[in-house]
This record gives sequence, C-alpha cells and structure tokens, in this order.
Amino acid sequence: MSTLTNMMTAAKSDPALATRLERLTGEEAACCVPEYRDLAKEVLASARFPVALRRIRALADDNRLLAVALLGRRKELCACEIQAATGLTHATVSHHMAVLAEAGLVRSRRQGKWMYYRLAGRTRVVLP
Amino acid sequence: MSTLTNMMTAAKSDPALATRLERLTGEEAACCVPEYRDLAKEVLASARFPVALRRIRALADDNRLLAVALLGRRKELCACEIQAATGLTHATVSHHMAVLAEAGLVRSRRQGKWMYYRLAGRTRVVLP
DNA sequence: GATATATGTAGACCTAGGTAAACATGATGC
DNA sequence: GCATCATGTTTACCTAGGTCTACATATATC
Repeated sequence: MSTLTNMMTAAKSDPALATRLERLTGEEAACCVPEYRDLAKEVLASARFPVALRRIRALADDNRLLAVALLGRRKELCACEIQAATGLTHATVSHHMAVLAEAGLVRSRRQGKWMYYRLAGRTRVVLP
Repeated sequence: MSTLTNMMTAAKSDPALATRLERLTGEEAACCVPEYRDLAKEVLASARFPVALRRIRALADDNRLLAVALLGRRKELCACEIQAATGLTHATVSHHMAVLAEAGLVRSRRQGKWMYYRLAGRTRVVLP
C-alpha cells in the first residue's frame, strides 16, 4: 500500500492513535489529526519529493553507487569497463545504468559499438 | 553475491569481456583488467562508501523520506505524530525510525512515555 | 505493586527489485 | 546482405526488506 493511501485511512481506523494525539496535543482529534495528514500531503505533493526519491532510490544499491563513484573519478566509462570494475554481467550493468539514467544521474553516449556513460550535471541529492 | 566478491571473479570467468577490453584500450587484458578492479576496490575500501550507502539506503523509502522531510519542517515530532502523518502502524514507524537512527540521520529523545525524534546535525549525503 | 499507556521487538508474510540467461537490436566490416 | 561484435531488452528466479500481528518493555499513575 502506498504512502498516500495509507494516510487517508490513518487514525481513522486506529482510534487508539487519535486518543494518544489528543493527550499529546491537548486538542481534539478531529482538529489535530488532519493537521498531520495535511503536512504530509504537502510534502508528498511537492514536485521535489518524487524527484528526490527517484534519485535516492537509484543510488541505494551498492553496485550503482559504485558506478557513480567510478564515474566521479574517470570522466567517462565504457559499459564493458563498468562491467569489469563491478564484476557483473553486461545485462545487469545495462539495467543499472538505465536506472541511473532514468533518475537523471547519468547520461549515455554511443560511439560506434561502444556505449559511454558519464555523470549528469547535477548529481547532488536535494532532500525535499 | 556482494560487490566485492563479484569483482574478484570478474573478467576472469568471462574471457569475452577481456577481449573487449583489449580492443577498447589497446592493452593486454592481463594489464588493463586489474586496473578497473583496483579502481573499484579503492572506492569500496574508502571509509566514505559504506557510510554513504547506509545513509542513502535509509532514505530510499518513501515513508522514511517523508519522515525526514517532516522533521525538516517541524523541529521535533513524537512517534505517534509520525504515525498519524504517515498512516503506518506504530510498529512500522518504530522500525523506520530505528533505520534512520542507525544511519545517523535521526536522533531520538525519550520524555516520559513519549518518544521524540529530530534530525541529526549532518543530514547531507556526501557521495563517495 | 498493579494497571494503563506509548513504544520497541520478534516473527511471518508478501512484494519490489537485483540478477542472469536468452533473445533482440544497433553498429561495423567484409 | 551477412557476419561479428557490443550492448539493450525480456523473462524468470530469488532474496532483501517493508509491513503487520502479537508479544515484550518502559514509563507514569493510582
């Protein structure tokens, strides 16, 4: 179940939580509970959130983080060079580079039979 | 299989890769292949790599990223407040906050029955 | 100490996603 | 065009990890 659908039914289906929040805040649950959900919805609705999540998820794999680190040292690397460095199959390397590219972290360039990868301009991860 | 163990057997078990690298670099495989593995080993052996990976993995979940974003707006939040905002079970919230705390992204403070969470000083993620 | 309350922990379940084999595609050279 | 080569894509498998239920622990109140 996704984060958004979770929120819609939160505290509504768990009356104990509503009681806890009333005790904590001193307000009525009907008043304070939606406040937290609105705060979360504000974050989730922002444009930065899905972008940051996609970038972070793209980096949250040891082989992909290694590839990014390698590209940070050598400006450009061929697919087979990344394969040699990581010890993965070419299929797996291709998959990982596609994930990084889709997240906007890496750009690819074809030169003849060889496929070169380099870091995209903005690799920095901005938290939402 | 982990990244490190992958590397040890890379290109050794795949002679086609060695041929490709020879064509690409113009050097002998026995010479250029270990170079890529050494470069990767250098990255993996650095102290920053596992730290960055742990932090990134801690953030690579929508509910945890949401919690961090919420803590960035409200300075401190109680466990039940995070539960109300995310719509998760208290057990799941506790699990997520433990992951964030173990990654050094969040600090916890107990006040009576309530458990408060806030962002740790350095939330910035430095790529290795 | 007994009870209620807020949260942590352990276990099982289930899905997302990393991995590689098999196949497909684009490029080069004959 | 055909062969070869480097890589992308599809498919299936399998494990890591997110989630919840049930139980355990910590704190406050009586």
